[in-house]
Amino acid sequence: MRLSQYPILTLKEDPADAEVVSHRLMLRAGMIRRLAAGLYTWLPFGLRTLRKVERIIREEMDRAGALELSMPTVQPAELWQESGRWSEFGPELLRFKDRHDRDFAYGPTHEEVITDIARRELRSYRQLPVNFYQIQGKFRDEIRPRFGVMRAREFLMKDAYSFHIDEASLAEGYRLMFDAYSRIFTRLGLKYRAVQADGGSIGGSASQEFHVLADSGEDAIAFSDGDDYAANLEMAAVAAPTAPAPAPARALAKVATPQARTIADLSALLGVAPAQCLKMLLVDGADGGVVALLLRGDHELNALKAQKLPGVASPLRLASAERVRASTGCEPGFLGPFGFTGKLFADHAAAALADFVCGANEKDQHYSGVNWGRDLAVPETRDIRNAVAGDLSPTGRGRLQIARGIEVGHIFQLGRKYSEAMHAAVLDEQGKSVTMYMGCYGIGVTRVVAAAIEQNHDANGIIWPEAIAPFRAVLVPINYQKSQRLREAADSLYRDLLAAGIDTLLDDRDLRAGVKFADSELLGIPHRIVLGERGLAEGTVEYRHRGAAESTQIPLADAERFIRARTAA
RNA sequence: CGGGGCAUGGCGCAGUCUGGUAGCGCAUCUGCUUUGGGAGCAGAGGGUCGGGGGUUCGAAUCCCUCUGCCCCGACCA
Repeated sequence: MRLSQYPILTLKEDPADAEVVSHRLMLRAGMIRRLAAGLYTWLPFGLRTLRKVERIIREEMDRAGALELSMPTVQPAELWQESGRWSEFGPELLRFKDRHDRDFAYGPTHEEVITDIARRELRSYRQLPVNFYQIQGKFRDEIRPRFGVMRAREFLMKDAYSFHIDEASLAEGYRLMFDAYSRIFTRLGLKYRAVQADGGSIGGSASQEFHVLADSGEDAIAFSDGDDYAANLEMAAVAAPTAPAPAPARALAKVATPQARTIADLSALLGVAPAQCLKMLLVDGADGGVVALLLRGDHELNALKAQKLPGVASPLRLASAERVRASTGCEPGFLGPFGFTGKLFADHAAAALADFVCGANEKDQHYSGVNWGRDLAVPETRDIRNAVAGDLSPTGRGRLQIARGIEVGHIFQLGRKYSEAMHAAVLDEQGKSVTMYMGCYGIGVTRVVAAAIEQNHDANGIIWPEAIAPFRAVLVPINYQKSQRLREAADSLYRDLLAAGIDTLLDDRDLRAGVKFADSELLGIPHRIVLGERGLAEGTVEYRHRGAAESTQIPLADAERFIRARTAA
């Protein structure tokens, strides 16, 4: 493409309402424009990248044996009533009526429609397993769309659904999708992790999320540096320490700690590390009482784990101040296990403390030099905290790292939730009717584009991974309009690159060099060749990769081959 | 839905408190000069100041109301 013929301008300044990097850069680079809250037009540059992402996904889905189809975006209410989700889904489901006053919804997902197809078309176990997918616009009326296309209301999604005769076949189909997803994100050129997810609410068993790693990600994930274990932080198990608690070395003493209500206060006042303090949290019990939870001072309670403890109310609620007073006779800030008679659980790390500091259940008083066994009964221990960097991996191999991620894909073993509700069954070898098992597999295609930018950018703009850059190469001739010789060299190289099948952008605009440099960096094109009259006199041009700090001189005669070698997939 | 904020030319903003001819930078257009890191000079076009109602001789500015958008929270394949 010749840039002189492209009408959309880049923006020098950041749009005021864009907060996150990908949103800002996509607006500035002219990839997207907002139409209304959560609704975006994909301009030509943005669409080029989107299509490249789509193509990689399509190729890998096809390779995995999935069959592409296309379902309507508008879906009749009857199907949703049948699955029960017409009432379950809530306002996120966009509903409307047609001219005959019949109810419809704009599809936020397609389990109902595909299950309807499956029950009509699939009769025999011989037709199984099968996996159908589509790449299509979805609409979810999000409470708060934000971050540009990262969390838009209308977005492009690849959704796939598999059907199986039994659980073993489902597990195999799920594994195929796991492998396909791994290939997809690898080919996209993104750093990612597949993490164990909480699939509980969907009713399925196995479930994993694919996260693109980026500091700006909304989700915290824990992963091992010793193997491929990875989980959402809330799901990450923490292994119990293997070493026993050290032997007591200090005597028990009561210390005055006026106004020291938090671990930070206490630690500063007494000069002890937070990791040497014990904090006691009271949460509401299922029976109306309270349950005490003990954590090391530097650790955080994991709500998901805690609410699974026997006797704890679900969902988890911290006990009110009145309740705390009623059950301990003390106000929050000075709580401790001394004299506490109710149900009590300690985190493994809290139970491994020795000579620690804890509240005395008395205002402005703590104990120091506290030891389990000697001063207090050894508590019942559980895993109730969030993992932190450096914790042992629950697999026993390696230590955990904490990173932030953006969820771009999710795979589920759905089981029979929909096939049962909608009576999707086939005959098995014995001629008996069997309800099919289902899996579902999604990728947020538009979100992948934003996530790629979140992961790959610098102060000057986007740094596209090779495979999804809108263009792979950009030619920046200086004085293209003035120098015939330069124009001929640039045009000729441009033609050669196109002929070699390399998407190339020719910046033939009559602009100053600085503007062109800035734009090429903002757009993030991986390979840039600058043609200047000085170099041309010596038969050289300047090459620079978008991620590199320095340029190199290469002979003009080699330029096409040089780029071809670097873009070979 | 709760809390906070914003709405003035295509974009970014000032002006609002204290009512009195609607401004600045970028972008756009014309001309001249310039030409390897977002050029300079001269000129030009472009705004019912989010909508409606009110107060006033007079409203971007004060009052009422509606709408849209952004941020935080809860929610979420």
